Amino acid sequence: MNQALICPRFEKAMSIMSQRWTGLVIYQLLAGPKRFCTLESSMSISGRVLSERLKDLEQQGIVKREVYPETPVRIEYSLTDKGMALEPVLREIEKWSQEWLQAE
Amino acid sequence: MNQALICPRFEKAMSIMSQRWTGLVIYQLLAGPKRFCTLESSMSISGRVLSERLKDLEQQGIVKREVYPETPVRIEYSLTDKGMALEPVLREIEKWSQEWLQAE
DNA sequence: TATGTTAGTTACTTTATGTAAGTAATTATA
DNA sequence: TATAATTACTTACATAAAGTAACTAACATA
Repeated sequence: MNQALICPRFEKAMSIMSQRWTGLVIYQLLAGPKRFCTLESSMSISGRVLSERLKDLEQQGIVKREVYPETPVRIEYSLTDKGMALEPVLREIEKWSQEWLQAE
Repeated sequence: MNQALICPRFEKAMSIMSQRWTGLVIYQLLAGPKRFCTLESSMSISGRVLSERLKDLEQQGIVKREVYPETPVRIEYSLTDKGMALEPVLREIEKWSQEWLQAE
């Protein structure tokens, strides 16, 4: 019954990018490392889901988590090379949004 | 508390593209018009959600719905110019998936 | 009359996300 | 010394989104 089979790697990529918030988190990290509370307050994501997303992205090798034992502790999230490689995707979404969506 | 404000148009685009299945539906339509049952069987989306997505995408001017009163009725979904303009986004996701994801 | 096809819809269940409060470690303040 | 503050979470519970399976409408064919 399945005619046009979709490449499983592409399907995987789509399942990552089509999770709520994932794209915006990566987009924020393109600008440089960010801490949990900075990410949390720069978009309307809940702490519960942000924590979940960061763990997922870390496990997929897209995000790196680094602990600086200062006081209070500082934990920084940044993109790995694999994560950085998503920049063109985000830039194309940005372009499309500028060309095809109205400002409200 | 909000430091790096995100452009509302970009946020809108992300909210469209980060809905489950939306990207894959658009990807399938890049290859040409498709009927409901073809879309349904080419990925594991449920009919309930496919119907919902197609309505949303039509309302956003990304997808066009055309009825051919044959027997049985044929209804074709295709991309508008706005939808076609998402091709570079999908192509970049495709590229990234080929370079960074393992085939299972 | 019964069966098949396409394009859905409906009712119900499961999963994902949002909300708000709580925790642990440490420092600052009254 | 007790209280409050900060960061980075986690937990319990409520609501929203998605999956499942059965059903409908319109028409055609066996």
